[in-house]
Amino acid sequence: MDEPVAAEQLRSFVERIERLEEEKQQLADDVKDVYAEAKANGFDAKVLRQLVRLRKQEPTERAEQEAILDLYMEALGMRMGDIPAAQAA
Amino acid sequence: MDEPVAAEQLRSFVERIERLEEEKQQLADDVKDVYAEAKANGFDAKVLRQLVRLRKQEPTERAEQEAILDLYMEALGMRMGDIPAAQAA
Amino acid sequence: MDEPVAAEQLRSFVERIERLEEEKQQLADDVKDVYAEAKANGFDAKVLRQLVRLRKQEPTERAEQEAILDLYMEALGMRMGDIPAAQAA
Amino acid sequence: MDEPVAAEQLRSFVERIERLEEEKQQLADDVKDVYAEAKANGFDAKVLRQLVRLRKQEPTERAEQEAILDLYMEALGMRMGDIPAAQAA
DNA sequence: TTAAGCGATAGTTTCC
DNA sequence: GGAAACTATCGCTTAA
Repeated sequence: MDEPVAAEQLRSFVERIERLEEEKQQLADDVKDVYAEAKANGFDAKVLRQLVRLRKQEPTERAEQEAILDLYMEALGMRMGDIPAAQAA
Repeated sequence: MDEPVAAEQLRSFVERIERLEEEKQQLADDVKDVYAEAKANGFDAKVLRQLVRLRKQEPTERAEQEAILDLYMEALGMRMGDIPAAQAA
Repeated sequence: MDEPVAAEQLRSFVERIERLEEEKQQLADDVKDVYAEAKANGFDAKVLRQLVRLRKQEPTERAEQEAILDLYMEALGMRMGDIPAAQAA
Repeated sequence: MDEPVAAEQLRSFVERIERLEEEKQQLADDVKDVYAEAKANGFDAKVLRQLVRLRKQEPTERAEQEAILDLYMEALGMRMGDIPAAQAA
């Protein structure tokens, strides 16, 4: 009979999750506030969002897309050889 | 010298995928339209989605999850009448 | 001549947003960790999510949707015992 | 007493949705098959997905990002004036 | 074969 | 009321 322990564990997990999500929601609200404040200062919130998105994409996806671009060129036969990349060896 | 063939293959694969995804998108739009139409006829779209989801789920699987959920709720002492269908009466 | 100020403002807004979103992401990761830990302790993560969702939902709202769902299911003749909790017995 | 009509409507909506989602699933499976076939022909499925994604982004998002880039430059004061964009004037 | 990470999709909520 | 953005859930892919 170890269900009581499990119940305590469960309660703990649930409460931790709820606490974290509460904080997360708080942060989300804060973000919203900043956008509102920016808007009140004459900035276009939508464009701001796009800007933030773009800056976020840069480190990660940019390099990735760069790599793809090369593949892309290969794909269209605009580069030397070995497209199938894994053929027999 | 078989790269040209590979490039052709690649192009073919890409086009097939794009065609299929286009059709898929079309269908997704159609689904959206049906929900909109249902809503216009007085149905609750949200519940409708739930209904479709339920019908999709294996009765077995569903019952199983329901059972686990009950266990968890009991463990947390949440059995007061929050689940309408379980109210004795 | 107030563009420099505006640019400074913009930079400030962007940085505040990015900082907040960073923290938000951190919290999201934490939540994920808790679910993983719960799973490692034998809990069903999917049901756990459902539980958290339920607790978050207003009992009123939930009961309401349940009621509508029942109506729809009746309308479709789906009342055979798929909903475990409603089985008279 | 108009519930019978509603029930018929409901059934119709549900069936239409289910039918459409079935077809959608079929298409999704087809896409999967194409990727599998491509992979069997020596192509890297992951890269292929990226390629498709990229091609999809191009018409839509590319133009969008182009526009943002201009904004970006303005934001950093690398352009002439009027950053706040909506200043009465 | 199963777990974990990732990508895609779907659903909710927000703003217009 | 409709459109857009964000979040969360889900399923696939891959690696152990």
